[in-house]
Amino acid sequence: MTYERALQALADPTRRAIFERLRGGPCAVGEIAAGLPVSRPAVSQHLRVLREADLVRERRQGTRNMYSVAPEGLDALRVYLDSFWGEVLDAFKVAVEREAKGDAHARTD
Amino acid sequence: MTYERALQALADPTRRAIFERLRGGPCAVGEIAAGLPVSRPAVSQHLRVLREADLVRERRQGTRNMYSVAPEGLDALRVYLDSFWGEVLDAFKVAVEREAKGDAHARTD
DNA sequence: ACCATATGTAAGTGATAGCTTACCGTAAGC
DNA sequence: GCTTACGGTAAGCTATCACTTACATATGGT
Repeated sequence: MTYERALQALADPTRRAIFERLRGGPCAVGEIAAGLPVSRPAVSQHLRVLREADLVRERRQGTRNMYSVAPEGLDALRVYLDSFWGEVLDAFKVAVEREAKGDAHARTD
Repeated sequence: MTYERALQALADPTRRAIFERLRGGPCAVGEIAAGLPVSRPAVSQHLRVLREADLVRERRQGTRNMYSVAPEGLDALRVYLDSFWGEVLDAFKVAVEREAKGDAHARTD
């Protein structure tokens, strides 16, 4: 599953900055690096991680490499989180009800 | 905002394992550690990170500390991803249209 | 052909993150 | 009160990660 790589990729602040920069539309590597406090090779390495997580795509255009956000990675993350949502709310509701009933220390399976 | 901490927290495999273990309902620290290949103190440290990211809650119950998933952190993540979704799809559509017009050295996929 | 532009890759380095063991505080049972 | 169970904290170690500079590759223009 790719959501693992996506989570790890978006954990880094610099990669998030790159990702959010791409939010507005495609951008070349040099342009991205120009707006960040790190070197251009660092951006290249980060873009590689983002690409392996299906969060961005590259597209050569002459000598330049245009990067843009790939919806796949984002969707994988969303699916993962949504899969939690149901069970979590359910368990949460059960816990609240159990608390309300006062038999707080059950759950010894 | 807490989505940054949440992303960093869920980036670690062990923390994800803990989080997914809590999916089924509240659990004590020792029980969590028993099902994992790491020591109990390690689990405590991970739980702290998860708690600071608003992803879990603790609730003392005698000598035991029961942890459960907190919906807040998950929701923060969802909001963050959703904020991307609109702009990303928009930018993606624009890019596709630009390609369709034969603008660039197009590649239609 | 030659040079400039734009980018990926390699090698090395310092900081951080996750793990361990040892220790300390606290709540329950005798 | 003493002992046992449970869990958080401290200190230290190792591996990984993000960054740097130097080098390699490829496309375009002249």
